[in-house]
Amino acid sequence: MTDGRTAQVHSGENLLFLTDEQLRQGIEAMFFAYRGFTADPDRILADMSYGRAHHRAIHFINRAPGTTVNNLLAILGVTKQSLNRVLRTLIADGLVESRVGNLDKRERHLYLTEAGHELEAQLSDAQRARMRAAFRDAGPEAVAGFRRVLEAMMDADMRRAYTRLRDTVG
Amino acid sequence: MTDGRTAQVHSGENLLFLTDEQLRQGIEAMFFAYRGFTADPDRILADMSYGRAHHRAIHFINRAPGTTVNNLLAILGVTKQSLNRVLRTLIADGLVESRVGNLDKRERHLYLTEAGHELEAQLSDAQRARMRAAFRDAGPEAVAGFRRVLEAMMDADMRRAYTRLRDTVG
DNA sequence: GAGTTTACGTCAGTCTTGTTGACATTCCAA
DNA sequence: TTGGAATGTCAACAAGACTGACGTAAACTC
Repeated sequence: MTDGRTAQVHSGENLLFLTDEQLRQGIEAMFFAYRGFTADPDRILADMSYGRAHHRAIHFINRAPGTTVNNLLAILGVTKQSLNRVLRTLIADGLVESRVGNLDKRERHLYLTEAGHELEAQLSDAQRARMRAAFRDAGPEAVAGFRRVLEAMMDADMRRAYTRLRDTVG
Repeated sequence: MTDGRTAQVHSGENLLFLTDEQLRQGIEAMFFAYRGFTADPDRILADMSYGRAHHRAIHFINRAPGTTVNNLLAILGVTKQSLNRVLRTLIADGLVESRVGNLDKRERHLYLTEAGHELEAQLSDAQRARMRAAFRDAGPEAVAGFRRVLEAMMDADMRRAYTRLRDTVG
């Protein structure tokens, strides 16, 4: 199971990129890159009394305006109690609006307010700037590969959520 | 700043992969993939009373045996107090050994015990299995691109830590 | 129409993991 | 040799995740 040479057994194809050493490098790259990925928004959020959880909520409400609480729960993969704490502060601070559903009055549909959009843009710009720099440095071929590997690394549920989101026309 | 068309201004090269939409997809892929990346070890750790922090410590102690606390701090990017709590439990549970330095008695050098190595292997196997599947699905070209983008996404400090680690001969 | 299910909110309590602040020990250099 | 810097430990606290229990309102089902 931990044998670094299994990959080389398959003769014919070159599977050297599947050695344990290559995998470990991939794992560590993922760890360090994720820190870079969140670093810039984290800095902005630290000044207000918000955290990464607020960022995630804001991102996906902006992404899918009018989403219900349940929907957001599924995307974020947290409990409603956890999300609720975050939403409560965002609503209290006037960044998010919660409207009772027309068809189903049990549902709450979530929207960003003007102020919410401003913060979203600020966080988004910071995160995109780094992603853009990384994409540009690496080039289009690399970006395509990056996406392919990430998608293969998701759980089935996540991939479904992600695909649904990706194909949503704003 | 938020103009999705900036990329298209540069005529000649095809920079369509740098549109805001592409960047957003990259950001979301990163978010979902990181969940998948940590999901399997997290499940194992949940059974014991350990968390992701313990996993990270164990990983890097295994990676660089004899590392000092300060060294580990720099790699993990947390405060020494935070790391210390984790280390204390790992040492108490007999997974990690802390030896006073020979040259500098202020330093503590960290090593995995037999039991520590066992847990490390268990966590590693789980995480590598998913990474291996993702790598195999995506293919070697994609993996190279994946690595290139991740490295471009790190901070300079992280890249230094990562490169140093990567080039370390166990 | 009564009973069940669904969607949402909330209170209370716990756990992990991050933070600061205070402190002991050891090393080193002026 | 003494004062500052470096290394690591202890204590207290905060954010954000979790579970469990409960309440309300609306929708669904028989």
